[in-house]
Order: sequence, then C-alpha cells, then structure tokens
Amino acid sequence: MSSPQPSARYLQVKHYVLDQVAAGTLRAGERVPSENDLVRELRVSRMTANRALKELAADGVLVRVAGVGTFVAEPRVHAHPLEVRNIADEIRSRGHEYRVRVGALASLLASRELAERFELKTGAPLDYSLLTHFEGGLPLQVEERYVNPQVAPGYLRCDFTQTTPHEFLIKVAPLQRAEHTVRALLPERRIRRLLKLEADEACLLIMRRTFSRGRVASVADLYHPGSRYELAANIQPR
Amino acid sequence: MSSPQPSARYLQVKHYVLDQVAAGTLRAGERVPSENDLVRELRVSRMTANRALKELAADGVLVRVAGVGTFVAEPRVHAHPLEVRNIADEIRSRGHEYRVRVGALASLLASRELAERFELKTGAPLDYSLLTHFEGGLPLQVEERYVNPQVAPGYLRCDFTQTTPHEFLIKVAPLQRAEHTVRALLPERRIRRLLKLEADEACLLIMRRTFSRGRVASVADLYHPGSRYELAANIQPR
DNA sequence: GCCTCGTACCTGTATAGACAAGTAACGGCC
DNA sequence: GGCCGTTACTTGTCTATACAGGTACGAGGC
Repeated sequence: MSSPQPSARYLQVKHYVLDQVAAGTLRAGERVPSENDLVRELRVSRMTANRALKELAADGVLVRVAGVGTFVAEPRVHAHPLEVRNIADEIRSRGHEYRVRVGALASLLASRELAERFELKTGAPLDYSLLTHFEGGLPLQVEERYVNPQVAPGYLRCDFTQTTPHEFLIKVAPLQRAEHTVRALLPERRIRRLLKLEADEACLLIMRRTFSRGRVASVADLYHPGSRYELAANIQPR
Repeated sequence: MSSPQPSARYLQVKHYVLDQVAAGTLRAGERVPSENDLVRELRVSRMTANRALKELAADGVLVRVAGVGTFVAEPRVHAHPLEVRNIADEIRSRGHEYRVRVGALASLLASRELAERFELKTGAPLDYSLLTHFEGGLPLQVEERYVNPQVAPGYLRCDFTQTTPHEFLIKVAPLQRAEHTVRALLPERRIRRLLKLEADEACLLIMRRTFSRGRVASVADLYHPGSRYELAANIQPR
C-alpha cells in the first residue's frame, strides 16, 4: 500500500503482458499466455500470475473467460469518467472562500413531475431546500433539493451553514446508489437571478438522485453558471 | 468470472464486514477486524480474508494501512464518475440509425489559441476535420477536431464514414491519457446551424484532449444540443 | 523527562498444492 | 451424419505457510 515490498513479482508479470500489448505483439482479441504458461516462463507461482492477470482484467486491459483463456480486451477508450464533486470541497480545495446562502426551506406536497422523479404518488410530502453556494463572493451553484422525509427524516432541522445537504443525507440514510444526468440549458429567470447570469448565458445542470433502502432519498438539481463552471477529468487508460 | 464457484467464501467475508458497516456497528474511521481476526471468526485462511479486505479497499469502502490496520473509509460520495462515450456506439446502442456528414477536411497552421492547447508553437501544421453525427436524421454532435500530424499521421486520408476519428486515432497513436472538460454555453451561429438549434438553445460542450507519447495527439470540441443530449451515469458506491 | 530498543501486531507479498467448474476438441458409437 | 462421453486445458477458488517491512507501544536506560 504505502510502501511496496521489494520484490513485487506480480508487477513483473503485469509488465511482461502489458509490454507485449503495447508493442503490438499481442493484439486486441488475441489470447494471452495462460496462468500456467506464465508460471513456466517467468518462474512465479500460479497465484502470482493469477493476481497479475486478474488485476489487468479489472483494469479493462484483458478479458478472462473461465475455462477458455485470457484475451486482450478491445480498446475501449470509449468510456471516460468525469467526476462530479461536492461543491464545498471543490471550492475549498481551490483555496477560495466558501459560503452558502439559504434561500428557502419548506415542506410541500409532490407535484406530478416530482412524484415521478421520486417514484411516489402525487401529493406525497417532501422536504424542500434552495441553497446558493458561493465561491469568494460569486454564486457558483444553485442547489434545489427535494428530500423524502420517510427515508431521511429531520432534513429541515439541519443547519446548512455547517453541513451540506449531501453530507447530512449520507449521515442519516445509508446511500445505496446515485444517478446523475448532466444537461446544458438556458435557465429560467429565477435561477438566472440567483446565479447572477446574463440573459444569454447558458447553465450547466447536474441532476442527481440518491437512493437509500431501495427508495429515492433525494432529488437535487444543481445549476452552475456556464461561464464560470466546468466539469473536468484526467484519465489514464491502463 | 462468469459463474462463481459454489463456495465463494471471500464473499462471506465481504458481507460480514459490509453488513456491520451498513448496520452502523462499524462507523467511518473505525477499525475493522484484522485479517487474523477474520481467520479466527470465520474460519477462513488469511489469504481469503486478505482478498476480501483488499477488494473492499479497492472499492473505497475500507482504507488499509500497512502495519496499522484496516479502517472504514470516510463516506466519499463526493466523486461520482460520469461517462463520456463514443457517439456512434451510443447512438447504435439505443437502436437508432447512425449517420455522419463530413463538413470539412483541411490542413492548417495553428493559431495562438490552438498552439496553446496543443502545447506547440504558433504556426505548427495541424490536420482539421469537422463532422456532424446524426441520430436518425437529427444532428446530435458536431465534432470539431484538430490532430497533430507529427503524432498521428495520415488523419486526413481516413474514411470517416467507416471509422470515427477517435477509432482512427487509437489505432494510429497509442493513447496514453485523455483529458475532458464539460461546459454549457450558447453556441456561435456556425455550430447552432449545424446542430439545427433555436437561437436560445444551450449547448453541451465536451472538450477532449488525447495524449500520445507525451504529446498532445488531438484536440476535439464536441458540441451537443442541450435539448436532446445529456450525460448520464448510475453509480453504486460499494 | 526524553530517547532508544525490543516486541507484538498488522498488512503486503510469494509459494506450493489442491479441488471445482466451464469449455473445446477429439473419438467412438449409433 | 449426428450424438455423446472422455480428456485435456483453462480459470476460479481455497488452504497453509512463510518472510518482509511498517507501526505502535511499553520497558528500560540516560
């Protein structure tokens, strides 16, 4: 973990295979030496060869089929993950001052559209919050959130100047799953004013649903000024 | 892999730990039973306990420190990956017809801005392509791409009706790294017309840089209609 | 009080050996 | 020809054992 053991022979095995893939000796779809081949060729135990191949398979470099063999994976540079981070962490990690303004707190009854997103019946009670997150004086995110009080009770009693809604939720309701969607749009006037946007400025919307105990715990719409916010990621395939 | 062996005792170990985390018996930061504890409690070999804990650590549920112990990770629901996929695959996987129109192919000299993105000198030669990708008749992506011919030669001779630029590049130049940025904006008129957008329709822009042999191989701006395109991801923490 | 050393414990890694289960190919039987 | 079982090979998993290197902590010396 922190300090790799001197030998690390499974790394030798990984490199042995990776080098052949990189050099083109082994091409996509072709069969990789079996664990027993590697035992003979590199004088390692089978468990070590197994670990090396298993890790390469987990990384997506190889594909293993029980009873058949191990193969070079088709190059899938297709799926590139982008990270959606906690806004307070993100601002602070840039060394800027973070501030939040509570715009509204309320409990309300689900409209048809909200009920659909929550997979509940229309009219079900929901908690509601509207927060604006500031980076050094400028609004960077408007967070409009709805919470199912049946799943995460006590939401409205939370002090949002101390705890972000997201932090509160993962404390109260064990998070099972999250669902994200990213869109670009011209925001309605209400959002535009909260984000201090020009009339012709686009807005990056991240819609997040979190699930707890099989039910939708919360639905959040995160609006960001298109001119000041972007999602970024660096990916190293392999 | 495809069919788990009947026993799968390392799964018992994983569940043994996960259940305690889910139940709150083990909280964030607390120490989980050591490998030797699990050997005694569950009557498995240490290698099996090791595998279980190692996998949970790889999933981000636990944190392991050599010589100290294994601990429940702080709930980091902060980093949520979103996937950027190959547009042709994406359209076909939805069962729709994919079509591409080549708008322009050219070689040109780098402007100051382009040179910056390529980390080259102004005036360096670049290959250029402008493609529009259609999903069943409607434009879904305008792909404006610049390629460094020094890194990936022969780009302009590629038949883009058969191969996407991305596919060509990973064939010609081994991909080392990719860098993505997502923005929302109101597009200039040229892009708006290619995407058949209304004047007040926002646009989701994915900027991608790919690196090969330590140099920028290609820079791509992928424009999508805000009304018809979104990025999505489902994440299961644990 | 402070430093040092020894000890106990923890994880990281490697090995050899074993059985289970899936797959493919070959050969024999009908 | 078509079907079926044997056989060889593959990965998946488990066990027992071993050594290395890191950390924490207490005992003892200064």
